[in-house]
Amino acid sequence: MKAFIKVMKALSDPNRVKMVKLLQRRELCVCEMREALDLAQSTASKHLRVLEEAGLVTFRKEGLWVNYRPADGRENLYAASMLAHLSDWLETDEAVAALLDRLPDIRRETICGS
Amino acid sequence: MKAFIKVMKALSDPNRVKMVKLLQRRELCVCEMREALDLAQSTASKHLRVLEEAGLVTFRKEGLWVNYRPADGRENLYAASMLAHLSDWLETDEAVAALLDRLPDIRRETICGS
DNA sequence: TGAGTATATCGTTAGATCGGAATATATGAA
DNA sequence: TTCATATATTCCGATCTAACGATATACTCA
Repeated sequence: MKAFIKVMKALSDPNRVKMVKLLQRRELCVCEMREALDLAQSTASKHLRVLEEAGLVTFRKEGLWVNYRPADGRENLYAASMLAHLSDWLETDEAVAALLDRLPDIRRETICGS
Repeated sequence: MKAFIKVMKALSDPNRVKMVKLLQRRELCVCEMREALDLAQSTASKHLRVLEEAGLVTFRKEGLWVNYRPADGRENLYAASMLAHLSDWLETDEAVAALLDRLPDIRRETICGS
């Protein structure tokens, strides 16, 4: 039950859902997330931690950057199932579509080292 | 997005998840829920309302009783999908299993008119 | 070593949520 | 209509959540 609740809670926030949708397109670092969603850096970081603790995303460190991506879901049935659904769901949601449209313009090279 | 978030929020509370699991066994009225989950009547009623507004459950009135059951999900893709999953999920969860075991003993005749 | 940068954590505040008690509403019976 | 009962709603306190700014940590490079 605990694992299930964690996944539901993690997906109960629009910004975190958008994060998942973004990560299903490509790996992103925290500052790219921050830019895409217009959040404070600490807020973006915390959201990603919640998603990670729910088993929805994972990350790999690459120098200073921490690159997040969807988890493969081998350790969490519920997370895996929700990730599979989210590949299709919300594709036509207005806010999500706009976000995904802007994604090509979100590049760490032009955002982070500013 | 709004409909999706509503479903996720509704399923973010263990008591509400248990309610869904119970209703997937059989129709129950509010006082049976109250008894099964050991909640105040107002709390049970409120939780059922949240589930109903998310499209997860529906109800029919029968005299004084309000009988809740899972929604068929025709108006909410997300609710329908989660209900389908919840038919299988959490069956081995300790608390849920104990609850479902006790379900045959929860009868409105011996609870409500006390 | 020290400076610079990306990320994580801490502290705080406003708003949401869950719980129960008390009250209001609705239905059926007398 | 009046009473009894099941449910819904309101009110309030306690806890949780999301947001930000400020600070700490981690890593790279000079």
